[in-house]
Amino acid sequence: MSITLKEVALAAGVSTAAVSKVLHGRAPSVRVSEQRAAHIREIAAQMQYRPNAVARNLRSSRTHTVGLIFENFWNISEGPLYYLHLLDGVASPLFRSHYRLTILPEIAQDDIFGSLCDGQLEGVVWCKMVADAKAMGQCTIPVVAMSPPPPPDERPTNVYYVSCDERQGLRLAIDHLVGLGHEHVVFLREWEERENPDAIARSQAFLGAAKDQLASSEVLTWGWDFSTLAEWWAGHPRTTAVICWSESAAGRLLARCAELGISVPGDLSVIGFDSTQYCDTTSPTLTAVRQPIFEMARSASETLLAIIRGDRPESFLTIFPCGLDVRDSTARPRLNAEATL
Amino acid sequence: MSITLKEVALAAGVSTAAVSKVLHGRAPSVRVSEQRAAHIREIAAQMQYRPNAVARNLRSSRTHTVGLIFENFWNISEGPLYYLHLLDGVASPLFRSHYRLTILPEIAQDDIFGSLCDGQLEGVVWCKMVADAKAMGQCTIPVVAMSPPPPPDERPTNVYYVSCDERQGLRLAIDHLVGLGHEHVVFLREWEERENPDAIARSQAFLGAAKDQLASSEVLTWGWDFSTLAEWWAGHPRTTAVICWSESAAGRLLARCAELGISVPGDLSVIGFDSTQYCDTTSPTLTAVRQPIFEMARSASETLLAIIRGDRPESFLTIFPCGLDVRDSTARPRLNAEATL
DNA sequence: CCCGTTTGATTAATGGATTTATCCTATCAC
DNA sequence: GTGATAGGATAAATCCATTAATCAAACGGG
Repeated sequence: MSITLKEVALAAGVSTAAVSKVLHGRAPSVRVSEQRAAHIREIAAQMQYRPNAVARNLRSSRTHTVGLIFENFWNISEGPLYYLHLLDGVASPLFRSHYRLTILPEIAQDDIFGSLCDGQLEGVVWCKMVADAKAMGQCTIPVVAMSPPPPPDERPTNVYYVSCDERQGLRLAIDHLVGLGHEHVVFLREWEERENPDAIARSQAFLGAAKDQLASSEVLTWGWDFSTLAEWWAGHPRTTAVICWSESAAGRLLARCAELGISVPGDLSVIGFDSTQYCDTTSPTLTAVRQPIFEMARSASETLLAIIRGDRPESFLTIFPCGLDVRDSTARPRLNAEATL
Repeated sequence: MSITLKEVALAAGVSTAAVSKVLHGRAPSVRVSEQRAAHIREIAAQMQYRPNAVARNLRSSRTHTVGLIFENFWNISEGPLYYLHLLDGVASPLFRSHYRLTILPEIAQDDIFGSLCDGQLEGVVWCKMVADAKAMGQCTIPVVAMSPPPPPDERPTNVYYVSCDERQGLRLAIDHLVGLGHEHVVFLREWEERENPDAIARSQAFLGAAKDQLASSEVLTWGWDFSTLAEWWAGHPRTTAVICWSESAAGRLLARCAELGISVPGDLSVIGFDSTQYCDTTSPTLTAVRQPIFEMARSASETLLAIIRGDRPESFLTIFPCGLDVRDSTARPRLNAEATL
């Protein structure tokens, strides 16, 4: 079908070794005169020779390809920009280093090994929220997981972790609210049946961070359509702020509040999680905890490349700090306290 | 490093042919007794043998991998969900057929051939907006382009096209506005310097569709920050509706209108392009032309798989109709006419 | 008892590029 | 003239799995 090295060599009247050397080779013991080299190059160009990468990969045991596993479009609509920044962050360093990126299907674990250990990938960035430590540990290629590390005794030695400090991020959010005068804050988790582990982890981080600072803190689940929001709102006059587990949830909450006549930030301050351009487009614009997802993804990707190159990273764990982007959805609470006094 | 077939054969005391046959083979001329087969399977499992896919790919000239080229995160923030649906749509059929998806960097054309014709890919879904017909034509593997086809005389014979009828979609939008009583409508293109071809194509489709229906139609460019919106608005009292080239642009326009005290849809009706969940989260929710992007991407992917299987599609072109999702950002215009009478 | 068939298993070629080991020739120094 | 060295080029092994071709033994039928 396509032109092979052998055919080029035949056409040029030289050995395959000569052609290989001229076109790419670093083979020291093969020498070709400049005359011949030029001739070979010409013939190769004429024949439109394209080296077969699969054969080269086999010979060199390198594929210049890394894989990406992520929770397969699972909650895309919860944070579209988040996923795209993730993808962009992972891809950028790879492309710069002439590596390829293969998206892996989210599949049964048995198959995962088929995919990961078949020699087609030099490494994996593993973004499954439920990062199964055992599974990753059995991988024969380097793994960088974008998730919090498991407890030390369960941590595989061949896996590196990149994550951000969500608790610290939530602390920023709470400090911000406390600074404004809020005392009763709820965290909106929103998932129950599908048991989104990300949302659950965040709600726990919230409780941890809120304990010492707030008069009351609570984790709620209102469901996707906020059907119980009106009722809840009527029954909880002291609550003045909501922190949502995602930016999209916060966006939908804003829309629902507008419908119900709940003024944001007048009646209620709202904070989201994951601060992307989306937060600038809501009305009011959305105060949100910022995960530096692009940088995290880039770091994961660069760490992986380093490991592939043979450099051992100093630490198995890279933690990024979160930030808080204050926009228009948070303000001093209306002084309910005064009103009731 | 890793276990090879040969080592398994050695350990089991049989030939490599036997092992290969037992573990995967359809090789008819190789026969193995059930006893031996069981023994081989056991040894292989013990040794944790994982066949080398690269070697297999070389032998079979198949990689079960297709590539995806897209305008590399170029205007991600213009339509994040759009890109994710695209990715999801392309990936789903592939994964179902046990194919892999490789994201290709957007690179100089010379390199593109290095990437596309090196035997690592069985086909490509090509989503570059500027789908260079010549470049695609030179590919040695099948190509499905997600873009409108070029004029017949420039169309390569090995390329298939999947697109949607944007003009028809814009006609739906215009019909909707006309039905509500609008007569003066502008199209917001928003790009100038970076010359987004998608936006330009849409603006032309708009002009084509608007010609016969509207008292006046115009294409405008307000720039990313809408800095000139207030001024423009003051000077054009007759304009009652804006169609935006993207849903994100429409979202930002809504936010800006809210700031300026322009009531939507009271003072101004707004329509976006690409109707995703995002349109449900804006305030007011956003009427938008719907490109069935997921279905388009799935169709492209399935077409590619069919070609790879050897089935020739009936037509080189698949066109999807657009829809219109009417939400809350469009309404009858305030009767300026009456006011001025 | 011989031949054809079925079962069981192996050898070796194949895919395409890379690279070591090897060989040959010309040149130069002594 | 001889030995050493550098330059120029090739044969052949290697990467690993797949599979056609081949061979050996056993069995049944005529």
